[in-house]
Amino acid sequence: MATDNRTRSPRSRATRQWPSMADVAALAGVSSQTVSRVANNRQNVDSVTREKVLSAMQTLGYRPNTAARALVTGRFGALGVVSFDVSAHGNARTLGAIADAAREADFSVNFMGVRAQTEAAVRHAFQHLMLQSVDGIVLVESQMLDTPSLRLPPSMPVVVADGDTGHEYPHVDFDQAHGSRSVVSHLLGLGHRTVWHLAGPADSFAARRRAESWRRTLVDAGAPVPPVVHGDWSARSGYRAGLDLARRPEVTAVFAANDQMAMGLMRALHEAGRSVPGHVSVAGFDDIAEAAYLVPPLTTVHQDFEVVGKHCVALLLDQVEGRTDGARRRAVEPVLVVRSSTAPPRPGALA
Amino acid sequence: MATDNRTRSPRSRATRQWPSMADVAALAGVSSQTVSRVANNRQNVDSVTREKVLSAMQTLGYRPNTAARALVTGRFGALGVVSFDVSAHGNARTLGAIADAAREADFSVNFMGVRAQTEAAVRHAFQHLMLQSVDGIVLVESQMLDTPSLRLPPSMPVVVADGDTGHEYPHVDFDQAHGSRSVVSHLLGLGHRTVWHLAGPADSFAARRRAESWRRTLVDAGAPVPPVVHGDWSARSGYRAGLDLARRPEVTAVFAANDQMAMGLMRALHEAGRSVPGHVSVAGFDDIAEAAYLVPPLTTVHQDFEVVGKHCVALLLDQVEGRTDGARRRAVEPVLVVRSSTAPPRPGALA
DNA sequence: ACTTGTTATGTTCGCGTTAACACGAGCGCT
DNA sequence: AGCGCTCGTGTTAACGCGAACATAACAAGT
Repeated sequence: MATDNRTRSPRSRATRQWPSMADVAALAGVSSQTVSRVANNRQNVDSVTREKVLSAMQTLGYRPNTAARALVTGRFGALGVVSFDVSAHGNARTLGAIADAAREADFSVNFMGVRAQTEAAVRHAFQHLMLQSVDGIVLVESQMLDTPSLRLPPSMPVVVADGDTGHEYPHVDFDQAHGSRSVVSHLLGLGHRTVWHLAGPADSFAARRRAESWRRTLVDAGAPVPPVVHGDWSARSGYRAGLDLARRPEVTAVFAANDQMAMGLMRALHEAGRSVPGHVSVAGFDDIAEAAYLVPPLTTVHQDFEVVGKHCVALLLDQVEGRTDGARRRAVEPVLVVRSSTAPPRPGALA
Repeated sequence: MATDNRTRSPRSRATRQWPSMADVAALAGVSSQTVSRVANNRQNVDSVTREKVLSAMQTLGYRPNTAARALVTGRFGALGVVSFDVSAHGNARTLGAIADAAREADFSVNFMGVRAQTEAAVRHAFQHLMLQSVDGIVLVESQMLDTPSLRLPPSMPVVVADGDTGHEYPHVDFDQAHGSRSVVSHLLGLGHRTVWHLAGPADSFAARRRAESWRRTLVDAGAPVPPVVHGDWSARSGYRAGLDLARRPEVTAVFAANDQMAMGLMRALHEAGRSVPGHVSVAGFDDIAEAAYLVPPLTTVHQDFEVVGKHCVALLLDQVEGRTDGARRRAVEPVLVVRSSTAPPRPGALA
């Protein structure tokens, strides 16, 4: 199928560099089926025989051939992860957590990055993965695609992390609403009349949810809802937005949808002579490792990615192994971490 | 081998949910061998026959079974990547770049994270990967292991990225020496009497090389070599070190071995009332996305990870495909990016 | 004694694919 | 004509493994 017209491989055939079950069996003086049973830790093998086989495996350095096993069992012991840019903090953490959880379950992880935010690109990644070499796929759908409904090839277990809760697949994510609400409530609780929002890009599910929850929390508290300012997650965009916000004296509290933008924002405020948190309180989201060491240390929302990874793998294996009773949605609660970038508004402030 | 004593899989046998070559062959009215030839884009197939087969594939939704293919060819179309913490900026970038390059070459990437910095942990990761399901492995050896010489299972192609150049495997890395030298020369060129160094952890190869090159550059320039201050890459450690450095009036220029530490350092200097770059010039290494938006924008060293990824895959495939003529070491040159955190020393400074 | 079960082992077969070889048709050459 | 060649295609035999079934030995009931 692929555009593969390379000449033949140099190794004409699979050169027998690995011992097979037959070799182990011969050395141990048993049948290869007994070796298979030992390799798979079946219980119905005499302990003496098992020992013989194990030592034969040792001496030969036997390792089971996953391809042969997969061929006969129809299972691969591998999970696919499809993700956008892994250099983004959240995606990297999610991938790492999934990989850890997968290894825990004795699965390996097949990673595939996607550059374009199109359904076609995602589907292409799926197909590459699906050439039947994974048992299931976690889609870290941090960004919206060009099409509203994601239709992936059927008969492949899928779990969506971070993405659209709208479609049919089981879903794992942080409770963005909860996180946003805790930030906004914190700032209102300090006495700010309202809280501005520096949102992430419109094509990000997380950004949307954070913005929605910000708005709702303000409305519920009877606070005025200022216009949303949009960034693109980068410190650069936060800086740009900050130059604007710094000119408005009525801005006393800003909730940035991630820490990087909060960083850029703080730099812009600093340049404009507006101190943080003296003139303006700033809060972020993510709790990146550096957040505690910014000037000033950033109030933000901490997220436990390990839990997300565990849930992704658990939900995926539920499908792979045919369990249908499992949960279909899991939300992980993030927690507010209050540091020094937020404070009550100055008494004499315009707000 | 693994601790696998789970009960049997629900699917008793590989349920035939995918069409096989035989199905395609039957529909197209050819032998399955001809289907194989078409699937592998061999040239010796009549164009009419090829069309018939292709359309049969289309209608049945045929996809080759990689397990069966791997079983017979002894090749998997997969590369393994063993890496430490992917939430570290450099590791994530490297992984992403390798994945991109691998896909380019029609290989998938099997990712395996390692937590402990022991050879045992790395070897364990290798074995998990090696259960013969990858054709070669890239070890992103960003940190030193407990043993000096890494002895991995033989007959597995390996490329080491970022790590010890001492062992036998082909190696890809940034030219750390060049990067460091450019930073130190830049600072000396501005008129600083010497440059202090906030190094990374002693167990990091990159940190060591950056420190060595810093020292050599100072020596070569006839500048005094101040004691090395050690951090652990984190902003926290940079902050700690900064509290110390801020107390020494003779410190007018500091080269931090990465940007995160530079951030912590700048915060400490700020708190101590030492302005950057007024009192102290600070330079980092890595050029993380936020570097341009710090207060002040950070002078640092930019690295092109895409190139590293390409080289890793190229060197690995050289081995996998039996080419022995390829290079065994590739160094990618990073480039100095001068921003506002570095400036000439104040005229009246002690230095 | 006999069934009936249980446990440890061996035998056969097929998973889907590709390599190696075989074969026949068509070609150009002596 | 006869030879040797290339080209397109089919046939066969693995690759290493585990499921299914077969077998043997021996225990515990009737």
